[in-house]
Amino acid sequence: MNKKAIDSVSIKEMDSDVVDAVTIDCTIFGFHEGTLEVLLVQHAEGISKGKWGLPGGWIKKNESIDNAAYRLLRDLTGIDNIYLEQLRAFGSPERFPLSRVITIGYYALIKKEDYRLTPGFTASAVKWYKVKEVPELIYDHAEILETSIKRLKRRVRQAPVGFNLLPEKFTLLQLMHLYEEILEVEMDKPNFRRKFLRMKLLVPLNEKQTDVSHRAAQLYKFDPKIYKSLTERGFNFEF
Amino acid sequence: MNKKAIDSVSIKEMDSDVVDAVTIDCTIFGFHEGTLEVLLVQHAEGISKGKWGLPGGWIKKNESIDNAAYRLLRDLTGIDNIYLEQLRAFGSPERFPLSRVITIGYYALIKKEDYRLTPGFTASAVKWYKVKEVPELIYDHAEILETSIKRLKRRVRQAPVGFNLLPEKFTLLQLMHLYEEILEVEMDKPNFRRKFLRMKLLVPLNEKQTDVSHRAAQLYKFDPKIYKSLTERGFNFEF
DNA sequence: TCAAAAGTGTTCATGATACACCCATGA
DNA sequence: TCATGGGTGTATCATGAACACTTTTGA
Repeated sequence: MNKKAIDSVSIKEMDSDVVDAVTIDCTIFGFHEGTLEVLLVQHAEGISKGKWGLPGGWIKKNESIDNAAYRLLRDLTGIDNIYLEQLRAFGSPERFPLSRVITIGYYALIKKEDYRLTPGFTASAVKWYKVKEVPELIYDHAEILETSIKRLKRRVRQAPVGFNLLPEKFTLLQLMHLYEEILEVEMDKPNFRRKFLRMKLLVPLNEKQTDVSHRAAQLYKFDPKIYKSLTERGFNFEF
Repeated sequence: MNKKAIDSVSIKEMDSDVVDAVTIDCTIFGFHEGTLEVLLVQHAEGISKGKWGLPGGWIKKNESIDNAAYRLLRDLTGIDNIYLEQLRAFGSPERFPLSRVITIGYYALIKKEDYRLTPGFTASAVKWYKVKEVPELIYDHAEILETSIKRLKRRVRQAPVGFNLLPEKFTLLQLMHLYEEILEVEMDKPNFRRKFLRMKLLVPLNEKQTDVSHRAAQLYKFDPKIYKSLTERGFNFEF
C-alpha cells in the first residue's frame, strides 16, 4: 500500500506528475418570453478563437471557489447576489487540448431584467442563446451545459429556485410556463394553481396585470422568509 | 471587463496567482450489523500525524478524476468495481493550513464482505467507524463527510444504490433496515415489502435463510439489468 | 359579443399509512 | 410453547389527474 495514496497531507513535490491547473466554467440561465436561455461568450484569442463557450476563468489563491464564480459573474453581467450553485468538477485528461486542466462547473440563474451588458463589451462577444439552439461549444462545455440542465430540472422540483429566473412580480401562469419550459412537460392550469397556492409560498400583491386583452391576473411575489420557515419545518416540492 | 475572466482558454502564466493544487478525498461507506460505517485513515506523518481523516491523494496528469478515485480505493481496500460518485469540489482558502489546495470530494459504497485490509497495512492506520461515532477529523473532512451523508440520503431515494452496501443475497428486512439506518426513519414492514416488490427490481432466489430461530426469509438479489430497463422507461424511487 | 386567459368545483383513481392478523422455525 | 421475525389482508385517507364550468377584460 502506497502511503502517499492515503495521505493528502504531505506537501506536493515540486516536480510531481500531478494536476496543477483549475478553472471555473459557468452556465448562466435566463428566461425570456417563455424560453430558457443561456449566456455564451465568444473567445477572442487562443486556439478556440471565434468559437462559443461557457464563461469561465481561473481561481485566485485567496478566494474560495464559490467567490471566484461570483467574481466572474459580476465581471460578466454586472450583477451581484446571483443564484449560484456548484455542479461538480470535470476532469477528463483530454478535455483541454493544450494541457491538463480540471474545471469546476457552476450554474447560475439570473433575472434577465437585471442583466445589462458590461460597458466595453461588444454584443458579438457575449450572447444569449435559446437552450435548444446553442451552437457547437468548445472543449467539454456541451457536457457541462448538459449537466447544468439536468441539475436545474432536478433542483427546480426540490426548492423554489425558479423564482430567480422571473421578475419580482409575476402571475401564476408565468410561473407555470417556467416550470413547463424547464421540465419539458405540459401542466394542467387549475391543478398547478391549487398545488402551488397550497404551499403558501407566494405573497399576493395588491396589484393586477394591466393592458392585457383578457381578465387581468393577480400578481404575486415570492417571499424567501416564508420559504425559510417552511423548510425549517421540513418541506418538499414535487411536480 | 477583463478578457481573462471569460476566457479560460488562455494558458496560465508561470508566475500567476491562481490555484495549482488539487487532491481527492473519499468517504467510504460500509454497512455492518445494521449500522452505517465509514473507513477512516490515521495519518502517519506530516502536521496531522496521529489524527484521523478521509482517505485521499493526488490526481495524476494522465488519469481522470474518477479514475484517480478508483485507484485510491483499490490501493486502500483491494477492491475493484466499487460504487463511486463525485460530490463536489471543496475549496475554502483556509481548508488546508500549509498551502492552497482544492479537494474533490467523493463517496463510495462497498460490500464489507468483499473488503480486506491490504497486506502491509496495520489495523491502527485504517479503521471502520460508526457514522455516529467518528472522531474529530482533520481539515474540512467533517464537512466532506457531512456532505457525503446528505448525498447518500438523497441518492438512496432516487436509485437503488443501497444494494452496493449489502451482500449479494439479502432479505427484504435487511434491505429495510438499511433504508431505516441511512434515512434515520422507522418504516412499516408490510408496506415496505409491497412497495419494493411492486417495483420488480428484486429477483427472488431459490434459497431461504438457514440457521435462524424464526421463519426463514426468502433471499433476493438485485438485478442491474432490470433496473436499467426500468430507468429507460422512466422510473423513480421514493421512501 | 367574442376571444382569451383567469379562476373554481368536482369526480375518479392511485398510492401511502396504519394496523390486525396468521405462518414457520429454533430454543 | 414461546419468542422472533416472515409474510398477508384490509380499511382509511391524502393526493394527483382530468376536465367541465364560470368570470373578467380588451378589442
